[in-house]
Amino acid sequence: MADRYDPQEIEKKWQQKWADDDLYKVRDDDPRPKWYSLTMFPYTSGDLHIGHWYNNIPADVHARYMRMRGYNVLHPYGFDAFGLPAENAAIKRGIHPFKWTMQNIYNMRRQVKSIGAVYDWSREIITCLPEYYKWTEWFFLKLYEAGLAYRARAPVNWCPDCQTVLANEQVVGEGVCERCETPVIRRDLEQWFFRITKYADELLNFDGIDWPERIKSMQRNWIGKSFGTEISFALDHPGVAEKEIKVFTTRPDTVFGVTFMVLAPEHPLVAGLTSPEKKAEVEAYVLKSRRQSEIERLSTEKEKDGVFTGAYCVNRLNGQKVPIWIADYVLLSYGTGAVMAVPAHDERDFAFAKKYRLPVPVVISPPDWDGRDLKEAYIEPGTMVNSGRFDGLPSQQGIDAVTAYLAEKGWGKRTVSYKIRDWLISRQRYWGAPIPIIYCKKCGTVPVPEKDLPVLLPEDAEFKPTGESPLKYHQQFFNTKCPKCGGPAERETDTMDTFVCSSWYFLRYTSPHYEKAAFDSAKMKHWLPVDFYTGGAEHAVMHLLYARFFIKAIRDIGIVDFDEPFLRLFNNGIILSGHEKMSKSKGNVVNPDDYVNSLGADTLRGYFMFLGPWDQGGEWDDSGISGMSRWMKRIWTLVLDDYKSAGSRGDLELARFTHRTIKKVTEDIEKIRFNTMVAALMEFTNYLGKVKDEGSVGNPAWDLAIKTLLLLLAPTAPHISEELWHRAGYDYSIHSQPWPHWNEDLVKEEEITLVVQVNGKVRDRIAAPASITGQEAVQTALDSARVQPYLEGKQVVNKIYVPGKLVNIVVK
RNA sequence: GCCGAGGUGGUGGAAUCUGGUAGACACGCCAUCUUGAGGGGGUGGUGCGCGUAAGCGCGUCGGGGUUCAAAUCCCCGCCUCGGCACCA
Repeated sequence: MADRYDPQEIEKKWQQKWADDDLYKVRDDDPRPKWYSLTMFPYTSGDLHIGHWYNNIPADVHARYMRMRGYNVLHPYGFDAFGLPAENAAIKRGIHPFKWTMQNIYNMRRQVKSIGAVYDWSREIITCLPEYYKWTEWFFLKLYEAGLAYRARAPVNWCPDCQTVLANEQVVGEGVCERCETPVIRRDLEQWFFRITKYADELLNFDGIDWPERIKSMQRNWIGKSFGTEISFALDHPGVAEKEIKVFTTRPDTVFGVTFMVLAPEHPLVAGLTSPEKKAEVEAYVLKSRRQSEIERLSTEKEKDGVFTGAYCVNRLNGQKVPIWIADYVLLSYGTGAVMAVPAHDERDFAFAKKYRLPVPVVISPPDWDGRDLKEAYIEPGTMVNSGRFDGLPSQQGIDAVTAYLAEKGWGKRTVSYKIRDWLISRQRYWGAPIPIIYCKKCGTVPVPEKDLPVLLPEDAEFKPTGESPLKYHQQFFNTKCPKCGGPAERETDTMDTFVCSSWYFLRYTSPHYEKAAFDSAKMKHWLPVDFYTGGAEHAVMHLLYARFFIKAIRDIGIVDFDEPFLRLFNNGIILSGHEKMSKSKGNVVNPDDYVNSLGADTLRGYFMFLGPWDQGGEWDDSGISGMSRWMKRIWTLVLDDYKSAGSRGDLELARFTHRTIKKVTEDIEKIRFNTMVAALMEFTNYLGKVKDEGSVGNPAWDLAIKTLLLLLAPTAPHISEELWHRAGYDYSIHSQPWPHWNEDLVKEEEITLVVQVNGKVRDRIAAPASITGQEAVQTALDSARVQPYLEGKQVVNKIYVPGKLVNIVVK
């Protein structure tokens, strides 16, 4: 009798030994081919929960598999430590964010180590330490020098609860803050932006990278490229210098149907255009729309309203005077912030026109139009009417024809519009990397010289949010000298969005302690780009888009020489608890420690692998975990317990099963189908149990089968496989062994189950040699006693034979 | 409204890419054996209906279609989940 399987003991033992031996230390000069496998680093807002494990474990299994396949695998771990949530949590508890964050890291690191992953802890990075954020600041300077970071006054998303601005990507759902779910409001502020819009087109190109369709489609959607026409309406108004108003439209074929113009309330021309008698009304409306939350403003339920400015412009195509209105359904941030309203052919314009009794002339005729007024907007293609020289043209052709005519006259041109906005990176908060900029009365905006980096985040600042950056009130930080003229100057007091920190962390892992630069260039070139990147899909239009932009930007600056950071992306699903995402604030987190302490890390690892397809996620349910625990015990006794008397199971059959399992497991890991990989290993275990009961153990085929089982199990359950490997007398470590190969000859079946159908219904299953010919198979089928009754009195009209599988007899 | 992913036993899921034995593997449940004490173990059964059984019929969201053969391919519809959404 072997001793009992005691996961706590063996897991602790081997983790200690692996650490002592530096077994997972990654060498840059290893001659084997490199494989950079990265899992998204966790955010340090609290303890790890099983959602993190669900992210990390299958990635670790894959990395372990690649090691055994002979690759030099870099699979590092670190912590995303700056940012709002950590700061908010710290404030709530009355502790300093640095202390809070480092406490969390201390505990998270302990938890992560308990999973027995291959992380090389000597490469750990923490983004809130000066040795890291020095280089975040450095990248900011590089982007600034290249004109890719700029400061501008703009209407921005303001979270009243977090008391800071947010990037567009961080406003989610119905206009609420991504972190605290407070409705955001609009404010006009002077802020720092990264020019991501410059890369809009390149970011739409996913050639050469293997990403899930879902993520690509979300990014395309977010970038929102649409082709259209810019049309200039003539303006002659004493209040403004401009002689035109430009609009963007995808329907230039409807331009003869324009009956009014709508500007966004924040449009710069509004003040100048408003006539004295409309002034009060317009100003009230502008104020109202500014005060509204995004939810109210963007609600499609809300009835469209607006006010007339009293001014007019001219539609150059027909010379008509067009009244200029303002309405909050027009967005300043899209197109030109001005819309030519064609009520007959746009639902929103139609509703607006009805409300304010504006004319609705039809210029695109529906196929069977009777000439009467429309009951609703007609937005489908049709025939152009009341459109001068374009009458009779199909509207699809009209789009090009009108655009060409406008271009010829100089009144417009073909153009492209994007939904994506530049990335707003300023945060009026304490817990972030300082923006390395100094404002001097004499010299203006002056970047901090590289030699003065890092601009240290002062530890003794009063960090509670006030709506302005807390650093403004820290005199030693705020007051400084101008690097150019030496005169008195002030520091930029906003900090950077934490997504800036995570836009380059995968570069730092290649040389995490390098002091002369953000990374050692030779090492970066060796490892990058990342071969396999895994993590949750919640980052589709944030981190994953920002990181792609960042790489393209620093490529153009000459810092890196590749185009895409992540060659293959796999998005794992999300583990839910109570049908919601796990989060500390919702109080529904499930802690993995209890499972590790009671059942062991290997069991929990195996359970995550077995749950279902990794990209699916789902509700957390531990009711099946006992099955995984039983399997571990079965393997334990299978390998260690004595066996019974001699039996008769053939070596060849054993070898065949072994090789078929190698093939199945290998292919499943390659295709990231971990649940069926585990199932195959379970089947193999069940089979070996039967073989053992019959007694044919102790021979070379049995030894090979057990050895293979342990090797195939090693990535999933690294501790038990190491222990059993050791006890079976093989050399340490199982994790340094090559992955087993299969012999294709042994994988082939010798015997098949011939399925016999009559008219497509299964009537018999007959064991047959794999070498059976079509003729023999059909004859076997016809001879079957089970099949005969279905043929009686019928005429056989067709016989289908699928080699190695089935015969279908078609009768009439 | 638009984009994406899905819908299979009591449950998680397999088979879908490549049309060919639906329900692998596991949980749960039922029966049975084992003095068996801390998350027991063995054996058998378990889609639904009829039947002691052999077996027969019905079954992969609904409706059509293609095919000798459809969970799988095509069309229409319904539902669920995720994302985007007054984008002119």
